[in-house]
Amino acid sequence: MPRTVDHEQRRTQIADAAVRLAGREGLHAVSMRAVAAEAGISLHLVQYYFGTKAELIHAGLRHLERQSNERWAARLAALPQPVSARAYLEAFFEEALPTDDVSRTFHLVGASYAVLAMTDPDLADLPFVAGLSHLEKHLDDALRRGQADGSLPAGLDPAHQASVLVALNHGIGTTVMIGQRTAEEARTVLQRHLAALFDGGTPHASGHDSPAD
Amino acid sequence: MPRTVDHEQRRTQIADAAVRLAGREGLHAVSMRAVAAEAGISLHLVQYYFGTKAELIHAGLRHLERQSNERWAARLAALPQPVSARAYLEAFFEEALPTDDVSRTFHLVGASYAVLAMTDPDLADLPFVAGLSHLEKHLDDALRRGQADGSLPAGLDPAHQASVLVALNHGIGTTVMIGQRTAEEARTVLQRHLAALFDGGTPHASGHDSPAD
DNA sequence: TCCTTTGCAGTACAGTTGTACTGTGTACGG
DNA sequence: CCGTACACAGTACAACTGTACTGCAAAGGA
Repeated sequence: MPRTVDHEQRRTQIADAAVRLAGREGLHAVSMRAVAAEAGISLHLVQYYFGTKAELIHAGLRHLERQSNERWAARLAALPQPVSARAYLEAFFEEALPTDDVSRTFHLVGASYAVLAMTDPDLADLPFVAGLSHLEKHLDDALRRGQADGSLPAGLDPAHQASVLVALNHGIGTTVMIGQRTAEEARTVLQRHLAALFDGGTPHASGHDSPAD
Repeated sequence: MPRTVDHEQRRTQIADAAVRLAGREGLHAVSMRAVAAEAGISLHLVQYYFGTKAELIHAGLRHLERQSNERWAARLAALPQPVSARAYLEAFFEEALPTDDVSRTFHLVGASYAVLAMTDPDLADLPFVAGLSHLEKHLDDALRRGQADGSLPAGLDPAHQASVLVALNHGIGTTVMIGQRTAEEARTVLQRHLAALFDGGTPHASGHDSPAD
């Protein structure tokens, strides 16, 4: 074999450029040429490593999900062990809220892919949907742990609440992204929701009192 | 004045075609030519009534919002009067869930516009964001009415719960659109959330769930 | 009557897109 | 030493995009 190059590394580099571009200018701005420019390589190389645009988009999605997983794992690892259910859920919201550039990118690209998945059925069976279900399962587990150690009421249904949490997180994140509310306001909404859960669900939350934590 | 045509009607006809197209094939498939074909007119006419594409997109958004308002009003009018808070909120979820073609279109186009608004700041100040806030205000009012007539606990914060409801609705709708869960499953989640609200917020696991103590 | 304005058609144009093509240096196997 | 497989460059091409252009029938005011 002649001159050999780490294909996987090259692909990662290009996929990273694609995601970066999508996060900065939107997924509609992701063209083969734009990705090439972003990665500082020639158009041909993008073709060379991802024969078609669809494959590039797919790879971008996988790359994004991997990035997100790593970030999430790092955040969890930074928490005092063992991680309580509440700390776990708060870390989830904190990670998912579009507060900084990385999470904004994640939300924007995630939403773009979601829209794409609505019309392109090929994208629907991709890790995208699976990733969401996986996430819901994790929250489900965390809620069960909370019930096990008594910090969460035994009465609530973990699966149902996990669904609500994921949907609520996505919905609130969207409102932040389009500028309807600030990330700070969104954080308050999420934390009050969490507080209500852990407080036995009694909607004590009168006024704009923020949950003491 | 020579031959005169109702401009507003023409514009509505074209905007309707644009929304129909966006709902069927996604907002990315909305081009001047495609809209012309969908409306059964020439490309020039689209240009004639909407000088630029941006204006067409804007008009499409306004048209969609108007359609949604009409649908919403019709659903409310069909309810037995006076409309209770709970019936109002249930009607909201029922209307917003992507169950039929119309609401699926609404969700898809709405999500597309949301993504657009994330990157294009010109779109952010459009009725899109205002419409969401308006909706939240309506739910807020409904929640307050529920507290006034005693069907809702006085302790909960209507503004906060309204935010949660809107975000939850959007998030759950998205999961349905990408095929993660069925509309039926989503309806169950929403109804259980509502039930918990009206039941004093105690998250008792009503439904098929069996107490596994 | 003419003629100006309106509604519309068709086409042209410059730009961007995804994809396919030809060419080129270079490192290794023979 | 040589040729072949590899990594890459550059370019060509057809399709599509938004926008701008010229042309033209008709309807009402002068």
